Amino acid sequence: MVMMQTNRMALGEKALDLEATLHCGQVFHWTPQGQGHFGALGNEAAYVEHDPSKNVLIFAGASVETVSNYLGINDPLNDVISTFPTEDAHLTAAMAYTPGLRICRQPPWECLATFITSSLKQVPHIRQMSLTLRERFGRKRSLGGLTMHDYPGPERLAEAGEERLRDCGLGFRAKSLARAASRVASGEFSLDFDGLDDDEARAKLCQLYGVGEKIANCVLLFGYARFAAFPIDVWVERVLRHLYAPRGRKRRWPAREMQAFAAKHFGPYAGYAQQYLFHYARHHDKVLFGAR
DNA sequence: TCTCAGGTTGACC
DNA sequence: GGTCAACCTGAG
Repeated sequence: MVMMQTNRMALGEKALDLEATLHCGQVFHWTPQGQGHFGALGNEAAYVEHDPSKNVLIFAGASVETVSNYLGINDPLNDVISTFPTEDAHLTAAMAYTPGLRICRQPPWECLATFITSSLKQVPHIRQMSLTLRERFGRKRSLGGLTMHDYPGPERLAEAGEERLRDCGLGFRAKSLARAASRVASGEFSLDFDGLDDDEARAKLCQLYGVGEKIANCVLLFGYARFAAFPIDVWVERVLRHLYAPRGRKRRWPAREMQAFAAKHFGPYAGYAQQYLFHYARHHDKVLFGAR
């Protein structure tokens, strides 16, 4: 057992599914460790564990504010649910499946960079690339005898250059990451979106090479807590097409219309609905979509 | 060996 | 203003 000084936070009535929250594809660097998970919160190594019997969060390496902010502990899930369409049996089922799934607040650069590398990759690959980038270019951090590297900032990755990023297994994504890192590091591209509404912020992100609608929405949702953002990846597209498509649109439903439908149907917390549906679909693909 | 994956881009109609 | 192949890499 790893020795470290831990703190505790009583969650009261707040639901939390830590396992799902850290491993459902929002964030990619956490590793199961003992009863909990070891990773990093921003620049510091951290450990988090949930005791469901007492509904207590046990953590080390970060302040209570940092941990609860990162895990979205204070997101008002009951209010979120109350904004959802009441007659939506699919969403109701998805929420019942993982009621404590929450949306993380990742540091914006870490979130942007990670999702730039996510293009056409599966979760284990994204995780592998993230860990390699951390190990090669991040700073080593220790906690209770465990070590973790923080996510390299844009300056560090810009300095590394495309070829060395390619060596981390990024493939064609290296060019996108290198370019984004240079633009952010030079200050030419600001990650401060204060004063921009969601559409403006999304349009700005899409100016980056290698960032399209899907990645921009992931960054808005997981890095900026813009809860109306609704990333449509192949899983969510499958969900929408199979379970929500209007008559005659099952086979052909333009992305633009699909996106508009999601915003209207799921409302201001569409991003939360997306996470529940995404997670549910990945664990019930045979039932929902049949053998493929 | 071969296909395909949690996307984006640029070329072509 | 829409369709379609190409792009790196690793896993099944």
